[in-house]
Amino acid sequence: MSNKRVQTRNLLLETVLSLLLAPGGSPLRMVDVAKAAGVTRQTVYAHFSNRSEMLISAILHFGDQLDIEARLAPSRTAPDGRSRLEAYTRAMLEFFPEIYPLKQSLMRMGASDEEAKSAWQDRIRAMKEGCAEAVKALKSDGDLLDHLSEAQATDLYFTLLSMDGWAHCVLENGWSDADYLAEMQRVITLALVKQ
Amino acid sequence: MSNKRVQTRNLLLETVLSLLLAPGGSPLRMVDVAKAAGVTRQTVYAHFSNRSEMLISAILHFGDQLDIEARLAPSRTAPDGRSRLEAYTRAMLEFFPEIYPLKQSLMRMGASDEEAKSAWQDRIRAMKEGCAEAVKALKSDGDLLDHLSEAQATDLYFTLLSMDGWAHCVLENGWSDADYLAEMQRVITLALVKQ
DNA sequence: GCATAATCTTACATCGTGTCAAGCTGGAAT
DNA sequence: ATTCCAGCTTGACACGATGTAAGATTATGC
Repeated sequence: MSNKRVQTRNLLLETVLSLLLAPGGSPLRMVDVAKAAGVTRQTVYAHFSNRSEMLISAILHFGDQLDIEARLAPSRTAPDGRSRLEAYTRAMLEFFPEIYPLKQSLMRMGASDEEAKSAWQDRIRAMKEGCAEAVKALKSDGDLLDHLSEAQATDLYFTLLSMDGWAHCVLENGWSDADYLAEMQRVITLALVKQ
Repeated sequence: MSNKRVQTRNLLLETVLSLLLAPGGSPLRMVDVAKAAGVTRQTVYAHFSNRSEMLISAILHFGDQLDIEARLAPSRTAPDGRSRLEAYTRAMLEFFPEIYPLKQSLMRMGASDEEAKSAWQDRIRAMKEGCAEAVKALKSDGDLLDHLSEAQATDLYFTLLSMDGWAHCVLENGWSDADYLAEMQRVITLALVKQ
């Protein structure tokens, strides 16, 4: 693994992400990536066997950059279920602005990039794990509503924490982040926690 | 507009929909549509100038089949805001199973079909109108929570009525339709209505 | 400094969209 | 019944994007 190869690979990944995140979603042809990186199309193929692999690598690279563990720490170290739920909700809503553009770009892509989308789904599923943990903490405090199983509560929480819902309110309808956070905290609490 | 032309057009539209709704999302190439309809690729182009137009026409055709007005009647004729909200929620959740497969297919499509997606968005926006009307009824009854403006309440209601949320719970995690409806009625009421 | 890894150049195969131009055919109008 | 023609078919082509291949060139790492 020579130094140069790693450098070029990173350059390509960064280029893909910058194109993906650029406003006015580009078609992201291989030649676009190559040109933007100042490299030949064939060089791109020397690093990624095809478009899908390139996209997947870029998504993974993006995930590595986000310092997820650190930002979830407040949630993990919360003293009780209620505050854990709150902290996790806050952490998720803070993630949304950063990852939503990438999601949008991915969703724009063709069916050919099905694998890339499923790489994205993996990231989302990880997010649901966090929901499950918060719900579990709530339950063990005895604060989870009685009529909800842990699994149901997790599904419900995950549903309420929808990134599309956030985009709808904040990006399309001018809510402030603070307003949205406040409403979500309110609704999620009402939906899950014994009053 | 001879009879035959109309027939063929309808045949093509139905074929597009059946392919779109078929499990295991097909790529939906023009040649696929043609073959499935027992017709030449060129004939397809004789009816739709390109792929996008074909998809848009199919979406519109699909919308016409759903008898929307009739199914929204219970909501429109509800005696008060609370029951109107409930009826609208129920009506929407009954729509979801029918329209979700189409949504999925559309979302799978490439960026080239951006126009088709926006035709879909129009249909969704119509759904939000209904949310706004239900919220308005609630407000004029004085039953809308004080801290929510009508616009905010509408955004929030629309967010909670997320089709993806429904798909996540019902399709992916085995909730019954009844369970999901009950939870949504509960959460939406808590989120919007004075207790 | 040299070997070779990495990149470049050029060329080609393939597939899907969209266009074009004749040729064929069945049903409607007179 | 003949004619006419809208609508369909056949076949061919241009274009753009992906992916493959091979030889020439550069520059990195030892």
